[in-house]
Amino acid sequence: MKKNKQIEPHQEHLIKDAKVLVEAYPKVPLTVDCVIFGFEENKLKVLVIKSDLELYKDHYSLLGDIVKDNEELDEAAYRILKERTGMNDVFLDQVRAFSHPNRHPGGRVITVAYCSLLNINHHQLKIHDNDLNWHSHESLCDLAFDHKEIVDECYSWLQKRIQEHPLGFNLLPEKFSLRELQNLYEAILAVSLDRRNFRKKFASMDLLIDIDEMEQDVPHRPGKLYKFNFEKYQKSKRKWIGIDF
Amino acid sequence: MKKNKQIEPHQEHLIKDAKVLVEAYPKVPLTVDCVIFGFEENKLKVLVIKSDLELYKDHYSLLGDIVKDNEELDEAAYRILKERTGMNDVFLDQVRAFSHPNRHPGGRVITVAYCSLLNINHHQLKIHDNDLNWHSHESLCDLAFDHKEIVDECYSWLQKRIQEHPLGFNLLPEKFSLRELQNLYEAILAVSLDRRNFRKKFASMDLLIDIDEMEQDVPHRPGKLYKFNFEKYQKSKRKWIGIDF
DNA sequence: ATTTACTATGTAATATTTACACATTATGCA
DNA sequence: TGCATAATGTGTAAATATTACATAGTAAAT
Repeated sequence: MKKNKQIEPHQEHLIKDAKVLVEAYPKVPLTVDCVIFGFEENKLKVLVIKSDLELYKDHYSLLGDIVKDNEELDEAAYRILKERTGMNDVFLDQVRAFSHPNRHPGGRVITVAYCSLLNINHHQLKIHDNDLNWHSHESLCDLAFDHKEIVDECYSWLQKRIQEHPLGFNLLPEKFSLRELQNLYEAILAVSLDRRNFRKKFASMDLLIDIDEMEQDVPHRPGKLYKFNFEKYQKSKRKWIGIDF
Repeated sequence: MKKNKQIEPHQEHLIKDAKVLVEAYPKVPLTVDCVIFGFEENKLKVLVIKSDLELYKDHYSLLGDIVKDNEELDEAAYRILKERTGMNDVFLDQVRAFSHPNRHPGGRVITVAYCSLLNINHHQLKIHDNDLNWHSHESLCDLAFDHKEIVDECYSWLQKRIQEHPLGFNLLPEKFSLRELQNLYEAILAVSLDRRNFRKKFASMDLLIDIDEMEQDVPHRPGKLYKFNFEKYQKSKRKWIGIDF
């Protein structure tokens, strides 16, 4: 046998057929679970649904579904949102995968958690099957599977994220007052903030558009309404370099 | 037929057997890929290996492996590190899952990316099969699969993380000089920093222990050596509340 | 007309960040 | 041994950001 090309050592056992290789891989069921946050009556809420499993019959669970063949994880998460809330153009971000071998009573199922933020009033839950509804984040407990852990993780993620990115506006109406904005931050961060300093901070960022309208139907002096200037934000996204821990 | 308990609507189609349910789920092959960063000669490095696939025969790829039955994702990532570097007690964190349907030429494979930081000099690569070696992060290109995208994502993740958490010390020897520390930050953040301000910052954090030793074998005036005070850091972990974007 | 529950606004004190320069000390080499 | 090199080590002033805090005004409800 003649070779006219020298073969390097590692090339001796090259795998010719990637398909055969992959077919031999062990496989696992994969799901996506969505932690869908909303904001209503100055409370952070989470969309949950009664579990289908008898084992968890009195427990709520997150909205989740199996990932389909050839479906991207993001796609699966958007599909779930669309199916359940009818909303399409919604904030969504992957948080992380959960893989404890006993997290599902039916055997091994790995799930990827997504966090979504949506304005409760911009949509109506059409289907209330299985008691689909908003529950106050504070009072959530006894969730099915490891869903409490997933919610906790997504909540921490949200607390951090909202300080560094303008996510919060996804939870508010397009037009909002500074009080509503502050209430949102206070609810999510679980702190109380000084009103003057809060306003000063947003004023100095210069990312709110004063639309020259006032709140309606509030039982007190109405405040000005603002929109968030997404366009300006996109352009300005500052890269901060600093060290702090 | 008599019922003595009222059944709520959603309970009519409760699933009795979770196992049967899960068995009916579609399954996918799942892998873990590790982006292992090191720091040497003032360069950020990544541990890569020649691909086994003929299709990618001249390309490098990340260290990855299939996730075993009943293995947690973290476990799988630690296993890979242990097998390849012999190191056990290493920094490791999940970054995110990658799920593009065509990311693997052998068919659908979902991978979860992990980022690991280790001190190149604290271990020796025992096995150099398939040209396993450190490559400068800057010069990485033509990686197999979607591994370039994974590295990019992990690099961004690292840049952000290192500013908020004391990860960087995992890349340095236990005893290090302030210059080494600054070089590390400059390499990872790809900026140059003012030396006095850098030192002042770390001095004000008060998390470095002056061990009263000097650098050895440097071709210039030696600097003091420090250790990072992990214990104090654990206790102090400050929760900063602020809004900035 | 009064009470209620908010809006709206400014300043002084403090802490943090930035920009910037010079004297010192080991080493390597002529 | 002395000079060049390449670092270490240190301080201050200016600018910026953060914090703490109080009063007057307005719409709605009674």
